[in-house]
Amino acid sequence: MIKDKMNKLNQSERILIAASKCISSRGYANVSLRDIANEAGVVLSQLNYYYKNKEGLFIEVVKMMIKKYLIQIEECLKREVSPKKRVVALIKYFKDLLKYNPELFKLLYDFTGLALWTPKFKNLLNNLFKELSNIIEKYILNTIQIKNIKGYSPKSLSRFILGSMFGTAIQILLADEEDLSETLDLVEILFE
Amino acid sequence: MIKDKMNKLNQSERILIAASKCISSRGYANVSLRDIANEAGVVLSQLNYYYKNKEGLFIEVVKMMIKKYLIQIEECLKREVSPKKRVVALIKYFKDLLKYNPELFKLLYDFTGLALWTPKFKNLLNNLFKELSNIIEKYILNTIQIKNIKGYSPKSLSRFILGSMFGTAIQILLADEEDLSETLDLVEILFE
DNA sequence: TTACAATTCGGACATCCGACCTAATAAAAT
DNA sequence: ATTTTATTAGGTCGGATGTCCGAATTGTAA
Repeated sequence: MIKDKMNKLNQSERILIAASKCISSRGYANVSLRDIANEAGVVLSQLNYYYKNKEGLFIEVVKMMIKKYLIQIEECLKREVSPKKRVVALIKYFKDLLKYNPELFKLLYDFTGLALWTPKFKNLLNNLFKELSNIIEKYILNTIQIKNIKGYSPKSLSRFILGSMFGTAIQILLADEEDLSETLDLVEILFE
Repeated sequence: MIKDKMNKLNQSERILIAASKCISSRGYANVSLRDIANEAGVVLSQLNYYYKNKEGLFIEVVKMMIKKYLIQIEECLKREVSPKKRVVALIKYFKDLLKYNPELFKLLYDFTGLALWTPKFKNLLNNLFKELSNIIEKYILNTIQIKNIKGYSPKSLSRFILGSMFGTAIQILLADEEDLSETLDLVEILFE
C-alpha cells in the first residue's frame, strides 16, 4: 500500500523525468507527447491526466530544471569561503556541467529559446537568470573588494559574469571537436 | 524580359525573406511551410521547387543570416582604427542590434539552439562563432597591448568576448521590462 | 461487502504538416 | 512556328500530433 503510493507518485514523476530526458536529448521542438509516454512507460492519456496539456507538462519540466540550477549553484558557491575561491568554484561548476551533464545545459539553452516566443516561459526563465545573478552578487560581489568596476553596479556585473559563462558554454558545446573548455577560465580575469 | 528575370529571382528571394521573417518572429519550431508561403504570397509547392525541402530552405535562411552578421560586424570594426574604439564600436553594434533589430539576434539564438540537435546546422553555426571570434581577434586583439591576459590565447579571449556579449544579450532580451542594456558596457573592463 | 473516488487504459477525433504529383502556363531555344 | 524547358498553380496523400472520451481497474471509506 505504501509501495503503491510510491508507485503512483513515481508515475507522475516518471512522466516528468521522461519529459526532461526527451527534451534534453532532442530539444523541445522535436519531442511529442507520445515520445514522452513511451519513454516513461505510460499510456498517452496519462500525460493529460496529471498535467493538463503539453504546455503544462513543459512548465513543470522547466520548474524542475530551475530548482536544480538554483540549488546546485548556490550549493557550489557556499561551500567555499573566499570570493576568489568561489569564482573558481563557479567556473568548475560550469566545466563539470558541460563535461558530465551537458544535457542539463542544453535544456537551459533550449527553454531559454522557447522563452523568446512564449510569455509564460519568458517569465520563468527571466526569473531564473535574475535569481542566478542575485546569487552571484550575494556570494561573490558583496564580499569582494571590487577594484576594477568603475561605476558599474554589482547587478550589472553579476549579469555579465553569468552571461559570459552562458555564452562561452554554448560555444564550447557547439565546437566539440576542438577543446575550448579553458575559455571559461577567463572569467577570472574580471577579478584582477 | 529583364523584368521577368528580376521577378523570378525576387520570387525565390521573397520566399527566403518571408522564411526569415516568420522564423525570427515566431521561432523555427513554430513556423510551417504554409506560413512562409502565405507570408511570401506564393503557392506552397513553390517552396519545394526552389528549395528541396524544409531543411534546405532553413539552411539558406541560416546562410543569409550568417552573411549579415559577418559583414555587419567586420564593417563596424574596420571603421575604427584603435583597438579601444573598436571595442566600443562592437559594444554599440550589439546595443543597436538589440534595440533596433532584435529579430536578427533572436534568429541567431534560435538557430544556435537548432544547432544543438541537428548536425548540419551545428556545422554552420559553429563556423559562424569561429569566424566571428577570428574577426574579433584580428581587429581587436592582434593590435592591442595585451596586459591582463596571463597565458590565455587570443583565440580563447576572442571566444570569451563573443560569448560574454552573446550571453549578456539574451538576458537583455529576456528582461525587457528593466533596462539591462548597460551591462554590455562591461566588456570594456576586459581591456583595462 | 458496498459505494465512491482516483487512477489507468485503449482508442478515436479533428487538425495540421511536409512531401509529392500532375496539369497548365510562360519562356527560351531551335 | 515548333519544340523544349522552366516555372506556376492547385490539389492530394500518408502520417504525426494534441486533445478528449468512455470504459475498466484499483484503491479508499462506509
